[in-house]
Amino acid sequence: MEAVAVIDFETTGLSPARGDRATEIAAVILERGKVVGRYQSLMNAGVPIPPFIESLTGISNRMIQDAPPVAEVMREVAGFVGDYPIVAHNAAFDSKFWDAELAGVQRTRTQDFVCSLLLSRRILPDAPSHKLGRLVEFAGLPVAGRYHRALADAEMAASLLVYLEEELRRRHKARDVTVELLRRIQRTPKSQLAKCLAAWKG
DNA sequence: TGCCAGGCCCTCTTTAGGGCCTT
Repeated sequence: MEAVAVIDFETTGLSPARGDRATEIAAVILERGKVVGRYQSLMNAGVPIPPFIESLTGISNRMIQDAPPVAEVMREVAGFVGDYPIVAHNAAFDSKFWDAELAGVQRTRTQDFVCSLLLSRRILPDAPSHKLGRLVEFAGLPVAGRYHRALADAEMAASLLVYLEEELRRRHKARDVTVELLRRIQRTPKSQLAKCLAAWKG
């Protein structure tokens, strides 16, 4: 598979449209099944973190006070990610924050997201849950650090993507797993997937 | 302790409702 950037945001809540902001981002570059580059930073958007989120992520308001401004971090991480296809676990969430925070520095993304949640629902239908942590456990992947911290979650999502790629080869006999194949899989209804995979086998 | 938002996906569906996921 071509090189991709796997990203993960920690935020103050679920919705940038309701005023929630990013508090941390990580991006790892995945190339030939290996992580070859890492970026991680807390960021200060000037919005308080609710107590529930502090306890969920371990990222406190005090930590954010000492962090660099959100604009500085977003310019850096956008440069780091460049034009690589972006992968995230539940990309609908991360893409909302990616777009909203990039807009704050007058930038727009040019690439589409690939979603490891949608892929795992299709490729690992027998997993008891498709939460990132439960998938890591199900697949026997290494726990990269504390869940709900951006770098650990990005590293585990990257491991999961490699595992999904291997499963496509093992279970579905796919020879050439490309980002385009992953995009096709994630937009194919589950009921039609087996038939489509047979037709797409490279 | 996530109700919030929103997209996906299943079903007791499609003129809808509710669970799953992300923080």
